[in-house]
Amino acid sequence: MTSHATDQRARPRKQPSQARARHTVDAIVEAAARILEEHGHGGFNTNAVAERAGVSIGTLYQYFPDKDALLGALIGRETARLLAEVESAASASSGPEALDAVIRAAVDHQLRRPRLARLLDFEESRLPLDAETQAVRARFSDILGGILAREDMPRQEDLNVVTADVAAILRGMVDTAGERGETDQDALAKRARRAVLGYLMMPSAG
Amino acid sequence: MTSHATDQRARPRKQPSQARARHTVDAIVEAAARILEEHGHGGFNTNAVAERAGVSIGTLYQYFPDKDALLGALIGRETARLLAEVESAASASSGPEALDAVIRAAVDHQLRRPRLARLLDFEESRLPLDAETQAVRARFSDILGGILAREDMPRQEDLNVVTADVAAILRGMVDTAGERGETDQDALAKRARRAVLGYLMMPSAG
DNA sequence: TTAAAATGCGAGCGGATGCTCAGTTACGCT
DNA sequence: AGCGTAACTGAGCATCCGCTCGCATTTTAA
Repeated sequence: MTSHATDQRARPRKQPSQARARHTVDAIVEAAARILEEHGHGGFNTNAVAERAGVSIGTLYQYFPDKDALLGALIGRETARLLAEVESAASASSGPEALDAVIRAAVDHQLRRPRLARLLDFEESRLPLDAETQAVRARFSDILGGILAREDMPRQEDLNVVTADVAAILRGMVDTAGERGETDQDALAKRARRAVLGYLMMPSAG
Repeated sequence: MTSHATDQRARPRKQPSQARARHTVDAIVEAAARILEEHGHGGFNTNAVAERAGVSIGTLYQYFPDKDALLGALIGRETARLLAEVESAASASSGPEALDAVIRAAVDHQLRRPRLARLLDFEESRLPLDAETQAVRARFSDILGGILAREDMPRQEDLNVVTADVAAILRGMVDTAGERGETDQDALAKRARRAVLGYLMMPSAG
């Protein structure tokens, strides 16, 4: 719809040296996060982000070819954080412990910055997400699927479907909790565990 | 953000006769639905809606004081439809049958227009939703809570929390399914039933 | 028939916002 | 001091979009 949607390539005119850049880039991305969670999708504009980050819009556009790239970077940052929590969760020795750790990681991640998590979740479904974020998503499924496939977990018929369902259940619960302003992580984790284990142990024949 | 957010009252200059208006209003609301689901939140603007509805923007603004009111009307229409399905579901004679009917209603509603349902769900959390829609939401909780409280259903400790959790589980599953482009209603309903019943039958002591 | 009221119209105003680019600053090197 | 360049700046351009308002057309009433 934007008339320049057919641009061949978004190309920053100059790219500052990697090392020098990191601090500025981090400041911009964090400013984007704060603007988004404080003012929502509607108040999220590049001028506001640059001002909040303490840089000029010109500088912002040196590091990000366009607004969506900035959003993509923010999504990437948050997704990577969640993945890190989940990765370490998966190293638990027993299946139930590992699953429990994953649940706590998801709850922790969502309740730390509920609004941000929810808004990014939505943006993620709108954006053509970059290869890296896509890979992280796939990795998340792999880890969860791996846990569900362990010997000490209830055997499942269609592991892919079950994995997706467990992820959906978890997402629904933590999302709603964040929306409702819940803050008790333990209580939420307990209920999420009840939901997930209940699903896993329920015979799938109607 | 709009500088006139403090207007005392959004007041259309004239209000056409109710009977005559209905057709036009319906056309506008349906056009809004189609624009939203085809072009997403970003492509949703009043000019486009008016054009799609075959009326002028002037006419659109005769029936809706502002853009959010139009969105609100669309949300109201969809919420009312879902409520109607759920109301009739609740009349089933046994608890399990009623719950099953509610699940099928939710699945049916979401898979009929998945993108629209998801986008509206999001908008609903952003908008200060009008009294009527709020009442409908409350009614939905009441119905679901009523079903869960029946004698032939597993007894629950904290009914309010359980009701909210069941709603969250359902929402998470149908939302994700819609996003993934699933179309098999029976399969999805079966999995949703497994998740909900699993949760309900799982002892809540961790 | 005719006037008044109701309804519909759409050019265009005003403000917001993504993004550009010509210029300035900071700084190392000679 | 003088020079080159990497980094940063921010006024402002182009566009989009919510919404208004004066006029045109249709309906209603007399």
